[in-house]
Amino acid sequence: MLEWYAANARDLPWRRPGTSPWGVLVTEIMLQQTPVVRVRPAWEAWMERWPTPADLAAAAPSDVLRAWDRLGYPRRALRLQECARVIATDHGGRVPDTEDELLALPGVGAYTAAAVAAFAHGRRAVVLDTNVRRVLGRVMDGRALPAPSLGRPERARAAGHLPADAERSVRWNVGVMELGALVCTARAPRCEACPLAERCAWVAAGRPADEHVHRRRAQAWHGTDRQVRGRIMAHLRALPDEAPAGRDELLAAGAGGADPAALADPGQPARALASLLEDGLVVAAPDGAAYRLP
DNA sequence: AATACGGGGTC
DNA sequence: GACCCAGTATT
Repeated sequence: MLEWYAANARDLPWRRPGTSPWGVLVTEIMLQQTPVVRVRPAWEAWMERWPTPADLAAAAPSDVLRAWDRLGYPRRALRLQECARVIATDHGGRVPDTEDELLALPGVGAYTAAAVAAFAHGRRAVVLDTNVRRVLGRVMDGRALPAPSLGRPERARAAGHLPADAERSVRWNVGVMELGALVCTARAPRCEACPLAERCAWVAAGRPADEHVHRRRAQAWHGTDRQVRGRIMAHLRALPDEAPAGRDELLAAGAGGADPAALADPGQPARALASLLEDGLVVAAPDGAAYRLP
């Protein structure tokens, strides 16, 4: 597997030798549920504009949200800026190198803490993302896809496979992830190109279908609050800070340009706007008549 | 353990 | 149109 990675790793910008720990943290936050191909250009522009935590901490949140653009889940952008503030003020501008300290940062969970410890600082950490879980689940358990939730036993098992040597463990982590991203994919795995195929329990079992499939439900999108929130945010990103949006204008944008009253759920745009205000992604003028990015 | 949370590419 | 993507926080 390590040989396979050495020969097949993608040339991703954040893997360049000179990438700072901060650059690694930025890319890991961006990569939470957003595919590599969309993160790549966004990360390069981001790092050019805000190379250090202090730079991002000093930025206007509205500009941060505009730069985040359509990467999705814009709460991540606000949390990333909070990370920048905490790192700049509490950690002397240095990205922490222990998982416990990283976990304390906003928007940093188990995966990101391990990934930053490993890929930014060369530490030995159990990096368990969707790719690693799928690869191990197939090779070791013969299951097509990992269980919906990650439990303690699965984490312990993954820890048992991690090489003891720190440098080797980093290559192991990124290698398994890369294998899952390029070969052992969820949809159409290329087992003929897999260095682990000969010892893969899933291949040996004839690549059986996912047993959880009956319980997995597709993530709805059309007509959801998330879609409406997305439309409202897109509308506000396009406006300069000096020209806030009126309430009716914003609710219409949330309804996709239509009259909210014509929606199957007429109250949906107003609810979505309220939730954006709660999240701090939108701020209202004192009279509640105008809205803009924070 | 379940849900909310974006958005776009792909089969 | 369903499915998937280097997850996290909350309930």
